[in-house]
Amino acid sequence: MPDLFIFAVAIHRASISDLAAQLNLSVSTVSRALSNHSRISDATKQRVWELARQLHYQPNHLAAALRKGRSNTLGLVIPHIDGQFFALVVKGIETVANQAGFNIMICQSNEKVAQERKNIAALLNAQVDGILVSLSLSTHDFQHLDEVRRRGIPLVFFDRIMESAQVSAVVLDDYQGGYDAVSHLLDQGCQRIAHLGGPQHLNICKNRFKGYTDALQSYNCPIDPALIHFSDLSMQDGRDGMGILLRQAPDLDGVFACNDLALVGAMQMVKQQGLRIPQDVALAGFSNELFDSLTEPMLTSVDQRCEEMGQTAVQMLLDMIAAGDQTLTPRHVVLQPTLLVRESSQRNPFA
Amino acid sequence: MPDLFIFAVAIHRASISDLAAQLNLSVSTVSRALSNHSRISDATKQRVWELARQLHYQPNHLAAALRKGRSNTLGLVIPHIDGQFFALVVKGIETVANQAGFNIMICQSNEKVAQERKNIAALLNAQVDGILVSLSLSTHDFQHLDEVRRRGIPLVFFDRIMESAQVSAVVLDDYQGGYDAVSHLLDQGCQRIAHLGGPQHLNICKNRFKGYTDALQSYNCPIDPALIHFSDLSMQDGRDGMGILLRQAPDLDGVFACNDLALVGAMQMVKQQGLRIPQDVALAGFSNELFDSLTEPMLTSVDQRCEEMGQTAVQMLLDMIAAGDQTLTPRHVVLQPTLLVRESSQRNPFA
DNA sequence: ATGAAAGCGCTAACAG
DNA sequence: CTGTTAGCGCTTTCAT
Repeated sequence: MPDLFIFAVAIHRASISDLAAQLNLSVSTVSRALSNHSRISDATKQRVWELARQLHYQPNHLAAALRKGRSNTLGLVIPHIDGQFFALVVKGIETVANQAGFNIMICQSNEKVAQERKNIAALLNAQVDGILVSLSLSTHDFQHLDEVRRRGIPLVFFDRIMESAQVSAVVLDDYQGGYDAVSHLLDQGCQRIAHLGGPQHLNICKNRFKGYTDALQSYNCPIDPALIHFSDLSMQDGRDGMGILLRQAPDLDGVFACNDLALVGAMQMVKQQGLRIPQDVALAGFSNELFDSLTEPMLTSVDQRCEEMGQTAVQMLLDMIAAGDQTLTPRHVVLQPTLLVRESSQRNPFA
Repeated sequence: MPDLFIFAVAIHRASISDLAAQLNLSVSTVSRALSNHSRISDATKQRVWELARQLHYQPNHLAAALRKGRSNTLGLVIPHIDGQFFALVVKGIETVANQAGFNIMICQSNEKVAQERKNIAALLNAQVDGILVSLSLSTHDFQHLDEVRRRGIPLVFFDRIMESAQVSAVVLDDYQGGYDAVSHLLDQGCQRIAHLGGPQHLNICKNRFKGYTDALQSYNCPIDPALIHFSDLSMQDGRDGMGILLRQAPDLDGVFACNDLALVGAMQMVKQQGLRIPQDVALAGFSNELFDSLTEPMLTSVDQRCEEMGQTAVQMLLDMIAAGDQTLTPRHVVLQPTLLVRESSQRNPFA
């Protein structure tokens, strides 16, 4: 039954031992030839490569992974993938990782610790060689992350980090970003600058807030609790928060928001109240989202060097993996932000 | 040297045979107990589970995958992850896949066939159990995808598909979406509706365009080449295209764009020319991007049921995987779009 | 320069 | 209900 035979041949996935059999070589020789081992004769290598090509040989990664105890896969846990920031970070990560021959497994926590825990478990289960994490809004305890380290799996945080000095991380200088944004507002003549802040257990929100207060202080501006409102920073939160702030402090003339989603909500509320931007209220945010240039007025925002952050973080992780057991001392990389001034805060075009 | 011993114990990853040894059972019994096999006594199961817990036993997925010839991982290839559409599709896919115990490996082609080919190769290499693909803009030939099917790996397309009837796919009814959008513009009194179209080898662009022409015809409107402009649909393309259209046909009074990025570019150009939206030119697009509600005016757009598309696509893939060899006839699912009317096209608020 | 053999950790016949 | 055995496909000593 020749038809069936052909079918069988077509469907069969060639393995190293198949090659070995057909070439009258041992599996070890073929294996070495395929990995271009130095002590295999060029002649043999050619024969092996040729047949491998002919048979469409594809290495079984799973088997190699099992044998070597390495999957060549990295895990990535992010709060969510929509929005410019994480999308770009992911791009940076993928680029570097793929170049190094690693695949990426991406998980979204949707800002929930519970989901984050499941994500971590799934990644450990999938035997990833290392994990990159940006924490969810609701992550207060870190047992699931300690577990990762307990197992000796290299771990790198980025952006939203666990602040113990014990882990490697790459972050933006959020403090500086906040400081720059608020200084800029002050330079534009703002006297009563409000802040739409995020959860203060998150390093990024805490530091941006500190940048805000410090900038005010260095300009000898008082810090007024009536000008400060904390929330989870959704667009709706921004709108509501702005409403509250305007009621508490009708004389406010500037807003620094911890992210652009909240800022755009605030913008809507400001416009709804019939106030002019930036003349009556100047606006600055954080993240440089795509929509910042699409609103009217266009929104001033702090750029976060997303792709660079991703690239730096994987590189760190790859270094840790390469270093193996010898636990390197945790490194922290801090990237410098850039303030992008747009219409929402530019009072004097010639300033 | 007790210290060293303790260290060794702490670091060792317990395996099934470790459990077996400590319990005086065979590996197979332990294996069966762990997977809650029906023919293992409850007493034994309890003993096994208890010890597994104590030793923090974690199954080695890689080994199981090798043995079973299944990695429980799915591959996903998308053009890019920024923007609302793919982000939401990914969310839908992850939800369903995780529930079914599958992990996802996400790759971005960045709209380049070359990268898409690499992505596919990487996924095959990683031994995924099935692949989901949305084609890149520049994909004209499909060898890399044929290769997937040649290897018997289940394959499902979504949104941007290969139009041979031989593959399973889930798409939006783009034709209907285009038809609805243009009908709506006509209902608003537009007589000279322009189209910013995308590459016509892509099913989505072709079908949206066809929706445009058919809607015009059914309203007895002539189809004027001067009102039609094709590009790759970036924001800049939209702006430029709009400039050209306005020069070719100064009397145009409506625009249907194949995506919202191009539409927002067009909007900027229209405003720059001092024309009013929607009174002079009414605008409608496709994708329901986040920024549609942030522009002024807010943009009318066709919603694509992103999450549903993702969920449907994985479900299909999981079915194919479950079905095994017996190649099911390829299925096509077509989701119905919804037109979201906003300010950019609403001429009479009471209409 | 090549081969033999062991084994990564797990599952699944095939016995009892 | 439990045990024995045989691999999945690959890498890697240790020989020669």
